[in-house]
Parts: sequence; structure tokens; C-alpha cells
Amino acid sequence: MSKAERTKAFIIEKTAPVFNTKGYAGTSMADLSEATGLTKGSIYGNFSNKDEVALAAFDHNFQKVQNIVKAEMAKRTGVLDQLMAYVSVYEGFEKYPFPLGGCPILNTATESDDTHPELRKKVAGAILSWKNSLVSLLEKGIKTKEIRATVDAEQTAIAIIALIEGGIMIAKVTGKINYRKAVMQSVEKMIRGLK
Amino acid sequence: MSKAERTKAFIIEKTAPVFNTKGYAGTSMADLSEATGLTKGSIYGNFSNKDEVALAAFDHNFQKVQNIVKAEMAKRTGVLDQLMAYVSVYEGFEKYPFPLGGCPILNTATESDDTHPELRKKVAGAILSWKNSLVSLLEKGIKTKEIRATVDAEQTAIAIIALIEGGIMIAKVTGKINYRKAVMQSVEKMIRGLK
DNA sequence: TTATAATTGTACCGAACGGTATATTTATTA
DNA sequence: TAATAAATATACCGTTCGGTACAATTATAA
Repeated sequence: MSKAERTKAFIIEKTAPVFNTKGYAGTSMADLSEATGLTKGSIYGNFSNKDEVALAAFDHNFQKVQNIVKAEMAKRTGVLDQLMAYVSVYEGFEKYPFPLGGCPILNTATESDDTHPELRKKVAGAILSWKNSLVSLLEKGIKTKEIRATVDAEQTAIAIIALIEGGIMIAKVTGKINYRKAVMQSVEKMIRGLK
Repeated sequence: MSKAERTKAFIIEKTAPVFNTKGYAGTSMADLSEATGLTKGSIYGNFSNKDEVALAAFDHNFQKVQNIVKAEMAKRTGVLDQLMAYVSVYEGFEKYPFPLGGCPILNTATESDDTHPELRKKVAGAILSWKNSLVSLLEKGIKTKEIRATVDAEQTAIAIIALIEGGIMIAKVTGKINYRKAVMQSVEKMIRGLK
């Protein structure tokens, strides 16, 4: 790993939380300098523009979330139990090394959808891969009879994601953590209703 | 209604969709000039700063959504049917005069939560009033035996909001309208499950 | 250790930012 | 219709924006 590669990774690591809290438009190059302790010239020596840092930062933040979920799922065996991993993670948010600013998908989605096509695509990809892994899990459950055959995997997967993301949004903006927990209990009910 | 009052209303009406698509940080005074055809000086003659316009614009956008839902609910009588009004509205989004840029609650929530306390408060208030009206409706349904007494009104209300907002976000960022419809069908299922 | 390449800091660019003082124009009322 | 008040446009303020040229520094390999 060369010096440049290390610096690049360092910049991403330090600026990712800034983008995730202030947003893309709300984050300035000066913010990135402050977060890294590097000058603007140095940042531009490693990235060609602000966009490139933002895109890398999103990947970094999303990866962080994915790692948490994967780790929690690896502890479990049954399909329903593995689905419940999401409930655990998002109910106990603060116990995990979640990106500062909350869910990067939610944060980036609403800002980018009308304004930033590249970022929008990345978020869409993240949601789609999340959905696909849920669908696979649900279909596996149907095969192993842990889940009713009548369950619509696609619809269920999207509903789970919608509930989680909506719950995070509501809890964060109102400042009421219990709202997120209430929503996660609805997710739990939904999962229990699958068998 | 004086000239100033009319102009003020005009500015809000013309700039509300801009704030709702570009976001607060992403909208400049130049954007507001362009949207209204008025000069910056004129806008500052009617509002003391950009914040004031943004706050008024949010109110305007939220009011627009509220009016649509109220109108749809007025057409119905039963509690479950009135709950279904939300399904109708958010499933058939495009048939209604929805604010350009989508749901103002969703758009404004994620941007304001870490950065703009005043705007955040407004969004929180909007969600809380939405939740309260849902709770009232659910409790009414419990009284009239249209809904099981074991239903947790608060939890159900928040889950419905989370589903709707999450569904809008997913559909918009992925560009797949069907995702929103799938989520609304989950809302429908949830409502049917209440009796 | 020295030459060379890669990396970082300094100093600056023009443009756009939010905001304001004031002149000009338009409503309003006597 | 004339006097006055209200609303709008013009021209500008200092600051910050993203980005760049280039010098100074540091890592790398001979």
C-alpha cells in the first residue's frame, strides 16, 4: 500500500461522516480540509474533484453498514433468525459502529434523487442489492418450509426496507428513539407472520 | 389582501417546488429569483432572509399534501376505509397535485436533522400531527369495533408512516414506481389486519 | 546517499454565495 | 390628480465556493 493509497483511504475515512451529516451540497472543500487536517491542494492531489470524494465516501459508509449486518447475520442460522438480525441491528443502532449521521442510504437518497445522478445511481444500487439479498433469504426460507409458500418475497423485502428506513427517518427527525424501536417491532411482527 | 401579501404568497408558491427538489442548501437566492421572475432585492423586501422563505415553503408544501389526504378522506366514512385513503393517495401519487419533488417531510427531514434546527422542528411537528391524527382514527376504530381492541394504535400509526415514507424514498431513488405500489399493498395488508 | 518521482502546502483564480443600501418605480389614499 | 407610502430593481458589499498552478517537501528506489 503506497503512501498515496493510504492517504486516499484516510481522506475517505475522515470525510465520510461529514458527508453523511451535512449532505453533499452542505459539505464544502473547507469542511474536508478541516476533517482531514490536510490542505485543499493535498485533497485535490488524491481526488479529481469533490464528487469523487463524495462517491467514495458513500461507498465507505454503506460498506460499514453492510459489515455490521453481515456480522450479526453470521451469528445466526435459521432464515427467520437471520431476518431478525436486521431488527437487532436497527433497534440497537447505538451499540454498533454505525456511520455518524445515520443511514447513508436514507441520507443520500433524498438529496441525490433530483440533483446528483451519479450519487443517485449508487444509492439505487445499494437498495437493490439489499433487496436482492432479502429476496434470496426469503426464497431460501420458502424452500426450507420456514416460510409460507404464499409469501411474496419481493413485496416483503421492499416492505422491510421501507419500514426500517422510514423508521430511522422518523426517529431521527423527531428525536424519539422509541419510534424507531416501535417500527422495528412492526418489522419483527412482519417477520413472524411469514411462517 | 395587499400587494405585498399577494407577492409574498406568490414567492412561496413559486419557490416551494424548488426547495422541495434541490433542498435547502442546494437552493440559492439566484434560484429563487429565477423561479419567481423577481430580483433578489424584491425577495428580500418581502422576507428577511433565505431561511424565512424556506420555512414558509415547507409549510406550503406540507399543506398541499394535507389537503389532498383530507379531501380523499372526506369521501369516505368507515375508519378502515378512511385509513385506506392513504393507500389510494400514495399509490396513485401522480393523479394528485402533489408537490414537485415528492414528499416534503421526507425531503426535508434528512437534510435538516443534523444541520437546520428550525426546519427540523417543523418537520418533526408535521410528523407528530400526522401520527396523532392516525392514532385518533385508530382509537375511534377500536371504539366502534371496526378495529381489534388489542391493536397498539401508536405503534401502528408510526409503522404506517414509516412504510409510506420509506416506500416513497425507495421508489424515487430507484426510479421504480412499482416499489411504491408494492409498499402500499403492504400498508393495505396491515390495515386489513387490524380488524 | 543521491537522483527522481510522488505527494503536500501555498497562494491564488473567477464565479457564486447570502445579504444590503439606495434609487426607481408602482400602489394607495387624500 | 397630487402627495405619500409601499414595493421593486440596481448595483454593490465582503465572504466562501470549487478548483488550479506551482513551489516545497517527502517518499521511493538506484
